[in-house]
Amino acid sequence: MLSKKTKYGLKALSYLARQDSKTPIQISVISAHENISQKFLESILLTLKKNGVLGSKKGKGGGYYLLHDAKDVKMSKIMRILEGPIAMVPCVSLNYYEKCDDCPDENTCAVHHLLLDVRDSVLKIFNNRTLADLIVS
Amino acid sequence: MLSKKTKYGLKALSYLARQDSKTPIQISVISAHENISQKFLESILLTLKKNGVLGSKKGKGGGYYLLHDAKDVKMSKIMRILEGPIAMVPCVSLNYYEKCDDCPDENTCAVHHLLLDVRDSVLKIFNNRTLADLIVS
DNA sequence: ATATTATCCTACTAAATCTATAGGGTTTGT
DNA sequence: ACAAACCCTATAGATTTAGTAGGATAATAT
Repeated sequence: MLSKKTKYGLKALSYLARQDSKTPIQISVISAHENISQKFLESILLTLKKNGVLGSKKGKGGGYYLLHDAKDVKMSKIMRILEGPIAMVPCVSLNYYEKCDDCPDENTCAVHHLLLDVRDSVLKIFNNRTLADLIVS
Repeated sequence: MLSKKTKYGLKALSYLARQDSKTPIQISVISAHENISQKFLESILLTLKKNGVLGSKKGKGGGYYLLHDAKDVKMSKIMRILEGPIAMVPCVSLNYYEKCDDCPDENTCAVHHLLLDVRDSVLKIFNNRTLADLIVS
């Protein structure tokens, strides 16, 4: 299941992507428009900023804005920041690989092969979508 | 992330699928071979039985066995039993549909469309695989 | 019949994760 | 100086996960 954190993050990003200008949008505005707890959203936008997706401006007239063009931001990057690894098990993860402690051999592991295909398939979708695709008229 | 429950369930099923005969295999045997806590595995096999995947026999010489041919059991069924909905959000779930309370309109929801594609893609894989495919030489 | 074997079932607990909330600190614009 | 708005850390409540405990039930062998 998708966490609320990710869901809220995606909604906030799509809201920002819908604004044509790059002027900062305040947290309170986004949270009001998208029905998200302001404080929770605050922490989400902060991690998106720390990961180079958003820029921010403090003080009056401040807020958050997309650092890059929406069409240049792959969904795979966003999903990894918000939701973590795309793979369903660490042993098929590209970016967060880890060996399973209960599995003597990956090559003969029943789970490994199946989930490798799932990861490829999901990653293909996330790599071919950008923030711009989140916008639905 | 895949739960341990699902992972253990898959491993146990693949172990059962590897046995050519339909004679019952005891929990203790499976748990020993696949490195799974016996009590935990017990509850997992029980739910697989309740959902029509496994049969069981009590008393001496008892145990669990596949009710159907491994090649006739779709992974989608197994995954739904063990892991729950395949969709990442209830609003794109075929079997467990639910409307999002924070979303006024699914058609214009940024998250909805993206995750619909993900569900289709994952489901395609799980529908085209069976327990027999879990066996890797 | 009785003892043994092995599944069946319920309830409980510990740990981890998720979903926030609280409460300041820091920077910016007027 | 003051207010607006982001920045940062800590914490708490709820939920889920992972596993344990202990007995009830059913089948088999003797």
